[in-house]
Amino acid sequence: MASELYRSIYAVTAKIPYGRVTTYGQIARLVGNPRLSRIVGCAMHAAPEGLPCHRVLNRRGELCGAFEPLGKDTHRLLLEMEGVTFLPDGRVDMERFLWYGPEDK
DNA sequence: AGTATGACATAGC
DNA sequence: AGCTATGCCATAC
Repeated sequence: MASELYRSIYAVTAKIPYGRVTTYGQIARLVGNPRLSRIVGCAMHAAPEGLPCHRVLNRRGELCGAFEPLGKDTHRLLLEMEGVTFLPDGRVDMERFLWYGPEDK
């Protein structure tokens, strides 16, 4: 960490409103490089506690499946607790809860 | 210090 | 419409 890019990523991630989700690509875009999606993932891997990384999903609307010890069940529960509804596919309703950026706030 | 791989996404075929 | 190939930056070996 200690990188400015990381700071930006964490900043954006921390700005995700309650009950809203976003994608790696979206964060990457907000940071300035739509192709940094992988870096965002790396940043999440090293994400400090307090960072709502559970609100960060992949393009499918699913958590990358790498949500450690908690597991996807806890993940789903966490989002549902915030008011995010899940589709029968097990994916988040992106059309309704996808965060389009600070301006959407 | 260089190579390989990655919590992804987009474009091309 | 689904799969392959490429891009980006950082971390790990």
